Amino acid sequence: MAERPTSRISSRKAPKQARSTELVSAILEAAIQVLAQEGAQRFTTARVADKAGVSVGSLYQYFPNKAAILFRLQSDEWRQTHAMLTDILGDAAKPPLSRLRELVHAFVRSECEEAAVRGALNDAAPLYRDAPEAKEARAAGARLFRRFMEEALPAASASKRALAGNLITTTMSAVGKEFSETPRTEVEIQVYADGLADMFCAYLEAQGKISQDRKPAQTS
Amino acid sequence: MAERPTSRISSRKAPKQARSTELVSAILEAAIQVLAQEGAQRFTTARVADKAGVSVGSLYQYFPNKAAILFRLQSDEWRQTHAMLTDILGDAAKPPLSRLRELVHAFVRSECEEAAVRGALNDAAPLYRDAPEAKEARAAGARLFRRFMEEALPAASASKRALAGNLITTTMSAVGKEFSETPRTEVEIQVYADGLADMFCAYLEAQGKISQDRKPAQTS
DNA sequence: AGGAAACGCGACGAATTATTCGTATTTTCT
DNA sequence: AGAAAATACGAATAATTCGTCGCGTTTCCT
Repeated sequence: MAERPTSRISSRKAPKQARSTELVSAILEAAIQVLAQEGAQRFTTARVADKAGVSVGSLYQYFPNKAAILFRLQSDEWRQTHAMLTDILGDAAKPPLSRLRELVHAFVRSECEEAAVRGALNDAAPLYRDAPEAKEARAAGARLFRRFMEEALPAASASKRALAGNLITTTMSAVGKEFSETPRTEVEIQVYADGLADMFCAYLEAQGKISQDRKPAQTS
Repeated sequence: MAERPTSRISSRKAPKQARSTELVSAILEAAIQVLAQEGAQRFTTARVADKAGVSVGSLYQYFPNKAAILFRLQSDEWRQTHAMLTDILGDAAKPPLSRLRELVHAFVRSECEEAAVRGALNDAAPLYRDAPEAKEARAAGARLFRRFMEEALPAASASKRALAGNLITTTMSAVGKEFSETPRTEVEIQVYADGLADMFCAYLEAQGKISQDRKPAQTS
């Protein structure tokens, strides 16, 4: 894509006193608000510092640049999501397809929460997406799902599993993004997540002749 | 989302002499190059005008603002894609699922061509996405697909069809975007498109108990 | 207490940007 | 040819932007 080679996004220095810790929190919270209220386009260090009640200089003491703030927000969300998905997929008591359905619901719901922030973060993605830290985060998600696929399609060849897993993760994340781009009601989320899960399950069943009992979709 | 209320993106005035028509072409071609080579971030009216061998003033004579150039590019691609999909879906000789498979292949391939431009255009999407013209284009795509769904799931209820259609179009466009974000080889495209089509077909078959004969997927 | 380290400030520099406007050139039409 | 319309130009403008620096204040530690 030939975007700016956004090389590195590490923290400039860590806060050591209570004062500065709060300052960083204030910045992050303000960043979320600016992102949600003003959009990615108007996301500015000055605006963030202002809304945080902090000076720009202080901001730059803990974040090396604007992208670092955005990446931090995205990173925090990734951590949350990753933990959630680990929980759901790791519950060995339930059959794989049940877990998948649960996962889809959790994921879609999570994507729709605070849709404004997510959307704006997405728009700003070019600023941090090429950072090495971002790649690692994505890889972690892929690893997590690969283990699940071994359970869900034990009979399939490795390449087939890889394709299926790739397809599902990509679809889920991409569709989640697009779906959450417009505000959704509670039922819309339910219906849509169920449809998505139906699609994944149908695909996996067709691919692997798996005959797990899956929770019937509440279509309506 | 709260992006700038990018209200209107119409042409400032139409070229009437051969001279200006060529000028506009030069600008559009230059815009594509800048987008591909420099990315959305560095997409600048000055850079475009420069690469086109034209002055900025001339550029602003035919495009009201920067977003208009981007929208024009996107719009042209949408027209192309729409025509292509109309062709494929309209071929009443083939069974619906065959057409769907063909459509998925064509779409994925199309998204992967000139991936650099597509990706950059995507990054720039916030600048034109809220224009009323953009909404209309998306609606046209939805209408096109709704007719197909009536053929593919004749037995299903209208709401179920709507969900399924929505799911498939959203998935296809979203996944296409994400998939084309990294360069792909010919076989990767084939395999991936087949997988995607498999998923859609499995879903539709499960949803509607359709028993069309579908071309078996060439899964390696 | 008192020195050192951490912290906080905000004006400022340098750079980039989108867009306009007055003027010069070319085409068209009579 | 010559007026009028269309076209082309590019320097100038006004607005934003990121990120730094020097200096004053607070906290920590002995």
